[in-house]
Amino acid sequence: MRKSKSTVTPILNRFSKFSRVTSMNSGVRDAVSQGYPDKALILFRQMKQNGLEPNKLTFPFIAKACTKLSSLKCSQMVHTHMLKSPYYSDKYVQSGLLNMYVKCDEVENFAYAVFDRMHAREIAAWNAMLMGFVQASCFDRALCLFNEMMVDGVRPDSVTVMGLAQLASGLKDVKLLTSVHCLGIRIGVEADVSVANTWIAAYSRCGDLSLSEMVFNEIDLDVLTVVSWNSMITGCANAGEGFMAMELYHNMLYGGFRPDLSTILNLLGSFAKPNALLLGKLVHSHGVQLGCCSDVSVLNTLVCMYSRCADIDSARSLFDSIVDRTRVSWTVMIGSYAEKGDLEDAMALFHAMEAAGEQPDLVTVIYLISACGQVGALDYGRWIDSYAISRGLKSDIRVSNALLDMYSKCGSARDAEELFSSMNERTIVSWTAMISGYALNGQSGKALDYFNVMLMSGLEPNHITFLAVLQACVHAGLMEKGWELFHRMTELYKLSPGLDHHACMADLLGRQGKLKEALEYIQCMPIKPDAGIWAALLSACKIHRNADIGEYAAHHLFELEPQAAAPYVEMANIYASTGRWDGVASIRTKMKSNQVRKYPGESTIQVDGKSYTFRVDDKFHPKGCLIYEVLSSLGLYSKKQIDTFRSEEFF
DNA sequence: GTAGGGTTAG
Repeated sequence: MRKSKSTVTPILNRFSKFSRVTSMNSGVRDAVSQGYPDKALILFRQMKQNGLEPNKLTFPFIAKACTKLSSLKCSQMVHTHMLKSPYYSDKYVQSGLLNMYVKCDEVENFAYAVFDRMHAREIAAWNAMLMGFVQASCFDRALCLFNEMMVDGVRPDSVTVMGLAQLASGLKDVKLLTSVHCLGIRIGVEADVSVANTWIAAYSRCGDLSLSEMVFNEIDLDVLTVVSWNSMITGCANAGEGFMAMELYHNMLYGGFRPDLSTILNLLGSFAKPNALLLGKLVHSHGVQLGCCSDVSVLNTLVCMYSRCADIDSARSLFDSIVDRTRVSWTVMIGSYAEKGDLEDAMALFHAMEAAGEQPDLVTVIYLISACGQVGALDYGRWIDSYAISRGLKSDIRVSNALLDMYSKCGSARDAEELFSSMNERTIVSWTAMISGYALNGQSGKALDYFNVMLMSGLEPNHITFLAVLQACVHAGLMEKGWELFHRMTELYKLSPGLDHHACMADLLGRQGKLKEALEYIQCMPIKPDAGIWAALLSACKIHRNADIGEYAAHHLFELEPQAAAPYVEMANIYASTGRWDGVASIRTKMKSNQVRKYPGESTIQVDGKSYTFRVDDKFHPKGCLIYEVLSSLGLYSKKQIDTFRSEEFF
């Protein structure tokens, strides 16, 4: 009896330990599947504290919890536990580990190290690695991996096809995407609705919405899901097809589908532009009805929508109402101010963000930098530069490019050059920022030099680069060079010129006094000329005192923008300079009948962080007298004008 | 009871 008791107890203990591990496992599994990954980790810790050894089923669950948390710290903690476990080399444990690192954005080092060491790689491991490279934008490595996979004789499945579709859309390569599409059909996964959904999104990201539509329309109605509708709506939103998005939304509701949070999120993206406020508000109200508007990502998108629809007050009050503001909430609101050039409010909110304990990231910083460039606030710009350094954000090329652009726009070639030469990596954006900086500040020769060096370095110019060099030609009056570049752009690089490029060419002709040629050029343009182009022609007519062509240009401007005062003033000046006083009078009546008022232009300058606004002949600054004295000593203002102000006792 | 996946704001 005694003997049997002593052997039975440890067996019982072991049995209960086993069953406790099993029940812990199901607890962990349930926590993960119900969306509480942190709870799963707490259970895991309790297991260890109670001396229960995790088994080969525990680790894949725990790995899944880590993938949901996307926390490198947790993943590494779990990894060390796995290393001590006898199940470490189990294929599912290894797959879980790999996926954990992929989701923490630790693809190149950690995830690949795990993958590289795996003995038997299953399709799931290949897919996880492929997806990882794609999500990390390592497209070349993703392609190599796929090749390796083929060489190893692993047959691609539906998930592989989805990974490849995302790869092609990341490269914006429609050709590659169509071959992926063909592969999908060949291996027979085209009926899988998830695969089709990926294709819809991928084609729209490649800029081919009609192919997205084709895939969408071919999906069998029995398998069509909300995600399919959402993908198609996102495609429309990204293509700027707001009405098409709304139509789809309507059909979706009509078809009995219940929109979800993503539907609202994606739809709102379509209306984040001026003149779309009404539709935006409609979707907002639908979001409220569906109960999506307590979600912080929807709220952030709403703030963005209102601000882009030029309703910044609604955006701000919505932002103020958000209880759990995230980094993105703050950034959206800061970006709203920054985009309209309101640096003061943007900076105020930025300081409030820091005070609230939220860490600004590179997007926040880029918005602030661009606001500085817009208003010419070099001091603030430099301060944000050093701030970006202190936060380790300047190593990102996007931040450096934004700084380059800002220094160029602020006219500080020295800062721009210094930064440019210190950069390890330079993209087409970096070069274009430099070129356009020189072009804007009248150093056309340098702009063209930089352009040539850039070409020698093997980079391919885009339409913005060409705009910058054309502007350089306009400023220097380099007619032949301008035409040569224009032809190079269209013929060699196959870039179709936009309104801005055409405006440069018309400007180039007009400023040289070739007004008739300029007019003919505008009339023969393949796209409809906008107000900017007519305004350029009108100002050329002013320089060369040509009232006839000027009248023609002004006529178009009055049609396009009847409320803009500048063309009336410009035309009146042309009449005056050619002695046609009847014309001056007719403009005056026209302004009256169209109820146009000319407000004086204003300029803003920042000194020591304070903004000063001033106008022509402004007499309101407390140190006005001194300012005009300095201007006079520089030969920019006559003694007589100063005396006039003095006599009027303005100072 | 175990893996890899579709839409997703700045």
